Amino acid sequence: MSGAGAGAGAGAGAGAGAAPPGRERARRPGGRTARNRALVLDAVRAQLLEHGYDGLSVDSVAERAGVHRTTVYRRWRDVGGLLADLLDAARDDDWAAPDTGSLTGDLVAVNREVHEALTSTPSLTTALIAASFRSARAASALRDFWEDRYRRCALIVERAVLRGEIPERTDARRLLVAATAPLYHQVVLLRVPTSVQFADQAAHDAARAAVAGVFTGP
Amino acid sequence: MSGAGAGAGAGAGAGAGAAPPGRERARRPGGRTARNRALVLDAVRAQLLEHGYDGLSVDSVAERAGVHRTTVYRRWRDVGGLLADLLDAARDDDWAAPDTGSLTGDLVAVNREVHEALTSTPSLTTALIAASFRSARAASALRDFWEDRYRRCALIVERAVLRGEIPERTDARRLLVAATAPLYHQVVLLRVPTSVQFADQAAHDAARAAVAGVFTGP
Amino acid sequence: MSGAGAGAGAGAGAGAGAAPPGRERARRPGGRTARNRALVLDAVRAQLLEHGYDGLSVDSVAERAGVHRTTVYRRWRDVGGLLADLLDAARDDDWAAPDTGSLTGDLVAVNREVHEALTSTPSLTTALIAASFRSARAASALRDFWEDRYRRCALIVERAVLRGEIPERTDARRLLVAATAPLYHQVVLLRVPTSVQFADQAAHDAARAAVAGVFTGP
Amino acid sequence: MSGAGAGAGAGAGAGAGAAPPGRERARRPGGRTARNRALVLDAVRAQLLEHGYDGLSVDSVAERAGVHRTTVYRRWRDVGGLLADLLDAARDDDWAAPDTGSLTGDLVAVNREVHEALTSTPSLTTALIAASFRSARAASALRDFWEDRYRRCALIVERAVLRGEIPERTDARRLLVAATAPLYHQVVLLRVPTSVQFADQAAHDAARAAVAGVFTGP
DNA sequence: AGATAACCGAGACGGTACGTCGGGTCTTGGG
DNA sequence: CCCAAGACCCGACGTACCGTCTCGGTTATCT
Repeated sequence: MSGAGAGAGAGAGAGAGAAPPGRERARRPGGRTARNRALVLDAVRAQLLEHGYDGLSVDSVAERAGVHRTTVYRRWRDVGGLLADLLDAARDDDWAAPDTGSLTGDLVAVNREVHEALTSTPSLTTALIAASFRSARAASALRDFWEDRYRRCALIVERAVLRGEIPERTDARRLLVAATAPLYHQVVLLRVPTSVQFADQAAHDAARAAVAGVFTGP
Repeated sequence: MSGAGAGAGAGAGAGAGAAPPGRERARRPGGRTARNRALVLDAVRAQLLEHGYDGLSVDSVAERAGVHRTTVYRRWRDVGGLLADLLDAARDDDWAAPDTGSLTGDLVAVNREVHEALTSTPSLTTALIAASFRSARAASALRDFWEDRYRRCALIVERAVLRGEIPERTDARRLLVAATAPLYHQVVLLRVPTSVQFADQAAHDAARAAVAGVFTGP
Repeated sequence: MSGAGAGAGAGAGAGAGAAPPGRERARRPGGRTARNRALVLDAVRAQLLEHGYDGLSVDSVAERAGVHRTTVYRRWRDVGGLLADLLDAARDDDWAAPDTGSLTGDLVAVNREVHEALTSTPSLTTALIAASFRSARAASALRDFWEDRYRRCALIVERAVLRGEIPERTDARRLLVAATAPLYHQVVLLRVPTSVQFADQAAHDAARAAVAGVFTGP
Repeated sequence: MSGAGAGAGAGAGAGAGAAPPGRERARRPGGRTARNRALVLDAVRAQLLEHGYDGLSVDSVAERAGVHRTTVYRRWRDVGGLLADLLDAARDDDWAAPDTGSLTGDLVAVNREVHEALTSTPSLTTALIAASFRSARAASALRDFWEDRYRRCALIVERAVLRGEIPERTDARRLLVAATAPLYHQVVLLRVPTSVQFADQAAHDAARAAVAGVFTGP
């Protein structure tokens, strides 16, 4: 739900989630492997931000990471593997759906996050989307990432139900997609310049529809 | 709205007598030049269908069209130019929004067309979407194509207003996007297997929301 | 003189109990270490026969022998070391020069052996020759092997002198080279298809020249 | 007969034999192709001399020639192709067998040439021989080269017959091989340090055998 | 019989070279 | 004015071997 970039950027640095379990003594090898992973994933992020997907070659990543080409090929096989690993790492974060006290507030918050992720230039998220069209592995990892985000966002709907804002049988996924899809559509597919007001409007529309009981039943 | 492929796939030799892509000065529109354009665009379509966007190289198109590489480079410059020309040609068709007598019926009809265009394998439409992430020219042409389709679909909303199904001040574009975006989102971005029921549901949801007056006002 | 392959191919597990290659300190000649040596040398022979010298990589040998890469690197250092060890093992056989009762007969017998070793397909001998151009260690081992063979063949000349067939002061080495060199030349360097008749002819020519006293004096 | 290097080295420089036919105006292209060939073949020669066959990679040649890797691959396919082209060019020279007035003198002259070609360090000839074991194309070209040389040397035998030095039915090829093979054998295969006296001796032996009528008959 | 040094399996790594594909430029020559 | 042909430079691909390194686990021989 939130742009992939948000989460993906979180784990940057020395490979917080990729560190070896246990001892810190990254003498030479032993730690080298883990350090290389961090170096490479950082390089992928940086390269993606600076030059977009088309500037993302195994060679450029390897050079940027200060690691040998063949090492990258050995462990990640190709660009898709790099992206998949990046997305997998991004999934291991602690992102949580916003909790503003109202359905509309939560949806607006989510959509603003998405808007930010999609329209910031350069946008890691759009680069990853572009990548997903070229690599099956990246596509799969991106799908998993989004599924994870939608699952976490289900909380928003549950809370709204508990508060009595919307009918009990509201389909969470359908509502969330109704709120976010127009934004993605506008920015990613139609490529129309899109203001944050558009994001807010889509959130409001979805909330009102939910209140009207649109997302219940078949 | 309808998949780009529908229109684009229509006529094989569609562009035979059509105007050349960008330049106004139609110096030599007849004879070999025009024939080559048709041959090349046909080859682009065929190559896209058979091998997807990644199998679309200037070389492969040229060979398939029986034309020399340099000829393609000279007139279309790159793959993006080929796709842009293809989409421009596709926009010159006579597609019209469905007219079933009810808002829901119309939206369902549109969404089924989209569903078909997106899930047929191979899908020209998804290939074009993929292409739009690699080529600014293709992206621009695809955007123009879609804007054209949404404009034609505005009729659906106008008729529904005239019939008194939905409030007078309903925002046509917002409604149409609400109906179609979830479908694109699901298929193109989330890559979740999607049945035609999902398409129908999205159409129904949007129609109900419109009836509830969601798409009026700010 | 005889093709290197003859001796080298003799015993499968030829080196099982033999001394380790270079080092004097036979620290642990028994058990796994010795078994590994036999496995590896067998793999070298087999690989050489099946794929020639160019198919002989440390990796392929290790895999074929069921031994780890690093084990091979540790003990033999590189491909040249493997070949040198193989040739050293081959020199420890009981090959003896033929004894047919006449100089011509002996030379013909030798040349037929050489011919067989060089023209059998696949030919271990030619593979070893090829190898000798790439590895100094292999070249040295091959030279030692051949010197050993020529030394053993000197008997042929001594016997011919005793029988009074050729002058007393005949230079054994010169005669033997005169008999065999054309065969090697033809097959190995000129790469001309060569029949066994050619081998016989070279033997006869050398014998006649010896009888004529060509290989005496300076 | 003469070492391959002798001839091959002759054409060095600006590609004397490889120049385009006709006009000298190697402006840019047109002449570029021919100039590239000369540059590349020169680089092959130089690289072979400096680093031997094992230092001869397509990459190193391309870099040395100041030409792009892919250009070399396109025109010569691999290292074997480079060597074959080099040898083909070498065959187009005007080398002629020596004519000293006596069979022994001619053979000695030839053998000294061979000796020089084989023992000069670095030796282009031995590098080419080594190469011929790795590349079928190089082997074939080298064979053709040598066949050409033996054919030219047949004159030596014919003249000796005319002078009445040797029997009329002497087999030229057999005699020439008998004279030169021991030298190649000693230097190339046995790798024994070899003086020019050895070359002279082999020539004398062959001449004496020829006089004795060894190379007539079956 | 146990200690210990030699050996081995495992696997990542940096590195050279391979041969191929595609992109995009350029020039010649012919219609 | 257009086009066919084809060489070229260039970046990138993914693979094969090479030789090195460190780790942890066996195993043969010595004490």
